[in-house]
Amino acid sequence: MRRRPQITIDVVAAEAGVSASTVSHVLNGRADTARISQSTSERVRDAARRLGYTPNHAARSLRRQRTGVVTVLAWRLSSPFFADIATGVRNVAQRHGFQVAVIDAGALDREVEIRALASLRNGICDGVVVATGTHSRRGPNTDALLELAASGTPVSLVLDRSPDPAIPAIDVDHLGGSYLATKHLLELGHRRIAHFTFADSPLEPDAPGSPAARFLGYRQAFAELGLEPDPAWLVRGGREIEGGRTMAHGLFARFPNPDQRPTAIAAFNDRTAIGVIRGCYEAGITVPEEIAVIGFHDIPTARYTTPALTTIGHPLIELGEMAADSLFVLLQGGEVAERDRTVPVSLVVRESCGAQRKNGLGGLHA
Amino acid sequence: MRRRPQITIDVVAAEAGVSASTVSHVLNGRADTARISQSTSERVRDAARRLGYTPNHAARSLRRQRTGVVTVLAWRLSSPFFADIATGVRNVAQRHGFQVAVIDAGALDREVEIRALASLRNGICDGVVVATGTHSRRGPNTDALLELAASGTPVSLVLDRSPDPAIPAIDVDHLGGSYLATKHLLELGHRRIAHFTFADSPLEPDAPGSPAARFLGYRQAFAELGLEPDPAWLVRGGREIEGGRTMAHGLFARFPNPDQRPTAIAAFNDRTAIGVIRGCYEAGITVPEEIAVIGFHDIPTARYTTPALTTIGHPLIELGEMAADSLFVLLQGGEVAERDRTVPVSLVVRESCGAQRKNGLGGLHA
DNA sequence: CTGAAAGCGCTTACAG
DNA sequence: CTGAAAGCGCTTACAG
Repeated sequence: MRRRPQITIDVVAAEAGVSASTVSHVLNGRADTARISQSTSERVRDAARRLGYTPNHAARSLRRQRTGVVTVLAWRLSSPFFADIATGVRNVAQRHGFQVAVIDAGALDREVEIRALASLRNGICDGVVVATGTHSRRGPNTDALLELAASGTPVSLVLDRSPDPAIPAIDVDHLGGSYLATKHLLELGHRRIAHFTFADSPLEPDAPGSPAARFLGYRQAFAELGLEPDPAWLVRGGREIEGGRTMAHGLFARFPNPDQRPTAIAAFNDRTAIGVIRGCYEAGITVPEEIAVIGFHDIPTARYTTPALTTIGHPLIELGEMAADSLFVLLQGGEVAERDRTVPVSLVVRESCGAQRKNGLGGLHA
Repeated sequence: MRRRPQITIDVVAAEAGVSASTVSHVLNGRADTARISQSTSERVRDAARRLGYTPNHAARSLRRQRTGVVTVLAWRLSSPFFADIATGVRNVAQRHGFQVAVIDAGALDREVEIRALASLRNGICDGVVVATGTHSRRGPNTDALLELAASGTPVSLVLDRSPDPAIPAIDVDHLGGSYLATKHLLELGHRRIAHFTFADSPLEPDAPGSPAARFLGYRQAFAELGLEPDPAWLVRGGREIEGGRTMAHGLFARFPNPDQRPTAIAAFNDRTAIGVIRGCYEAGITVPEEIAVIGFHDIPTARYTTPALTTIGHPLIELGEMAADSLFVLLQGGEVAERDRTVPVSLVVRESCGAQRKNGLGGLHA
């Protein structure tokens, strides 16, 4: 385990009795275009293997002017859908012979994202898939993103909206998904449906960002039946599981009388929904019998909650693959074909809205 | 958004009317040791800012012979405790002015880990924290790990056992934790306690790896009461949530008669426990009333399951920090002080074993 | 107080 | 069929 001296290409060349150029040619598969003889190639390969030679990354990157690495900037490392997205990026990167590294964008702390974006400007990687979901409204972090792109590092967004024609983005159909979710609840007979969303996002119909789109889809589903949701059913709160739990308790506090309380909750996403289920459990309100809960995203754990989550699904891994595909188009000098693309979503019926049970054991809702 | 021409140090030097050396001195905070005048420094800094200069990472790394990056090799990106560990590594790395990148080790696919380990040998980073938990038994992946260390890249393990005196490792007290968990169940009156573990791990008392240590702790808790667990209570299966779910169903199939069925399950970890809770729900067996479930690791979501998970806890972020501390000792030329370190664990009582309720509302178990 | 020069370890166009 | 040489963009010991 003693640290060996550094094995450079010159050491290999000396060992094989050839020049460094020859070693480089052989090891980079240019043996025939450089017309290196069979036997020389063998000798070089043997020497390299014997010495455990690995070309130095920094030197190679400097010379080639590319690193062979793409980076995924993740909203939060522990975010469940991000892991699937990274897997999608990896699939594509592998096909192109690239490695992928993941770095954390600090979740709610935009400063971390800004620093990360700035640190990527030095050519440490050849391109970055940004999965922070923070660029639909322009802020200093988006400035940092544009700086990165302007400095020559191709960038592609996923689960977000493009801030610039030169930057491709892919997102899911938030409006359609929210519409589907609400419609599912309406069809199950629910009329008082709560809509949970983030406290810090604008909700005007023309506002940017997924919360506004989701709210619109929710209202559209009601409108289709000639109905309008009560503004008191709109609950705004924090992110993650804890946010969902807190919003659930907030809703129950707002509606102490069970007869007026919403009978269903459209949570902002699956994590929120998990928190909502937990909040209901704490309040002694059973899901789905007393209240239905629907999520969004269909994260891998959604099928394992009790009750299993009814949610809006879309292909997470493919989302990563599509974002990576766009990135590689740019990497190869191509142009952005379509600035914002949208992936369709579908309803995934499990147990948390009672529909499964309804079909199997008879209806529980009017 | 047009891609700008590359701004090198020479461009900055020209703009400021000085040499590249001067720019380098100023920008690296060596202005005074190199005795650069106040005004020149200003001029250089201005020019750099104006041009948006960022030192090229590859060139700098090549010259300095270090990259300023440490890598975390994660068993699986979506693994919940790994995210916390990466956070711990980040905390420490930040203090040292290092960036951290995360790469995926492919979970059960050891080939991915081997390739990743090999790809890190080219000096793409200065050190790596390995969080794959796969090195307590020696296999080809451990060979790749030793190769990496031998090639001069410092390595530190977390949630694993060290395969070599030159490699520090930090793990939690698996034996003690399992003992605590089992003892908790015994104290609650349970006598038929199932132990869930992985199918592919040796369980002999002296076998390497956490499953053997856990099994030992389980038996020790029984032994303390002069008891011995029935071998039929040992269930072996797959990983992740699905593994837990499957093992739960396996147990119920093995014990069709509820009067003989174990009244408690010590799951291998929190993910397994989540699967077990799900399996119980599917089988119509209520937790904790009809069966108690205990986990291991206290992942962030453990408090949000229904019922909330009683589990064995330990500081996940600090585990990452400690592994990173060891890495930086090596990075600075230090020696491994202690090959294998162990972090203590503690019992985290929530709802899934009924203890919470027992205290509050009277006992449910004999 | 500042600059010229060497060199980190590669790759590649070119010469022979 | 193979090698000498230039150069990628930095940093740093050294000279003045």
